Amino acid sequence: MNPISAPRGTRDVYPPESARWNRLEADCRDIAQRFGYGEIRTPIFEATELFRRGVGETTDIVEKEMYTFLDKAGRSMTLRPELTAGVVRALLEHKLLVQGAQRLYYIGPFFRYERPQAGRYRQAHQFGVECFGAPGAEADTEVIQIAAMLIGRYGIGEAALNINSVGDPTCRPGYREALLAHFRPHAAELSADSQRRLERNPLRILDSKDPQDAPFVATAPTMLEHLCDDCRAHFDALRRYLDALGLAYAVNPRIVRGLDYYTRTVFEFVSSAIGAQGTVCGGGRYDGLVQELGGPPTPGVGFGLGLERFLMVVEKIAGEQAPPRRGIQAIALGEAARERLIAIVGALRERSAEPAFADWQDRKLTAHFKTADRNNARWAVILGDQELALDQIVLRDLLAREDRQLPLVASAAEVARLLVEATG
RNA sequence: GUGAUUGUAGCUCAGUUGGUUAGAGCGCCGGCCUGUGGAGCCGGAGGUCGCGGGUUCGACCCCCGUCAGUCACCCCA
Repeated sequence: MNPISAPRGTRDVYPPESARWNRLEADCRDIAQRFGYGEIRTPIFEATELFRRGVGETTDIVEKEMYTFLDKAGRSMTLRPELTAGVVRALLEHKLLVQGAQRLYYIGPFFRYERPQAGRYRQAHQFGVECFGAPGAEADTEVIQIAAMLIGRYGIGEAALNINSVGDPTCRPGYREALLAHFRPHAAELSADSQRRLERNPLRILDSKDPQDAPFVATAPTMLEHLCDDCRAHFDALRRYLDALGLAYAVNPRIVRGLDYYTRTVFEFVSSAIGAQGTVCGGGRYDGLVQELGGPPTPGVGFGLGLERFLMVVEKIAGEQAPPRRGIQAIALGEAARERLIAIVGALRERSAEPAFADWQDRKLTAHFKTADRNNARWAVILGDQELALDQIVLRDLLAREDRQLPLVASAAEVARLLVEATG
């Protein structure tokens, strides 16, 4: 009988790695809150129709990567392949947009049926923010700063910001024609993938990695050359604001987004440290999305940041620093001492936020100290027959390697108080 | 979805042209140390060699299938 393993493309997170997740999530919340963003939590599955309309019928995500199933009433449901569509749905359902601009963030899992490799999973997690109702480039700048601040806090500045504009319904059709005019004469010389992309989504040819396409991509017209006046002004404003904030960026006319809903600004933070799946954070503006999903015309801008990838970059670049020693290891020697110590440790855990470790097995003192070291404990309390006889309890400073005696009074709560005081 | 590559102890890996009892380091448990820890020395536990089939007198090794990881494409967080 083989043990059951986790489904392909999923992973378990457990100590000590889970502590890194906790820390990262806390930092995401802290930074989002500094910008006045509130958390939104939406369902992990939604009506399939929501994603077909929100993400785009012809995207790879909708065409071949969704976990779709029929519920018991025969309704088609889908595990969310991204979080923005659900957020917009919730906004409309609860009429939140009539209250003016909405600034929201989320942290949670999403699902895509893809072939796994490093940095690409079937269940992954992302931190994202969405700003609705703010049409100006200040909002684009604001969400970019949120991502930049998180990246800065972890010292992984090599994840570089790339920006571009994909235009809007006024200017993109003209650009599309210009691209087609450029590539069509060379259709036969393009890679097989790009020939397929030519009619379906010529923009995609721009980020082809096939060397066969390179000469044609290099000479292709860029969206930036075809921007209408409004899009041009928006992009120029974005650049000025980023400069004003001192945020470094590169204009990369070849970044395109995989989701149909993007307009004007698109951006990515890309790291070269973790292989081909190097996009740690991707986002942009989606002024048409809310309307597409049946709401009032409402501008929006946001990003999604992959937590798995972020942590991979942190590990690769910033490395692991030893966490400081924390908490108390409780060591009981003998049954009588164990009974007293259990009460004291219980009271300690009521009173102090620092961890109290205990291994109640009968083992040698030496073994208990090894356990304390493994727990990375800062202190040890020792109670045995000797201490019981003297009404004392030993508190050992594991860094200084020094013992001191504290009075073992009758009240466990009082002993706990003395311990908190002595270790504070 | 396409191509390639890897899978041996909890972890990282050796394992000869197919040969009898599959090894090391780290980690874990114990001893040296009758009550004072991170080092050292000694000892111990721990494996259906990913799984299933086949070839062979004999398979960790060769063949087929399958599952999973990894790399690239594709795509993207």
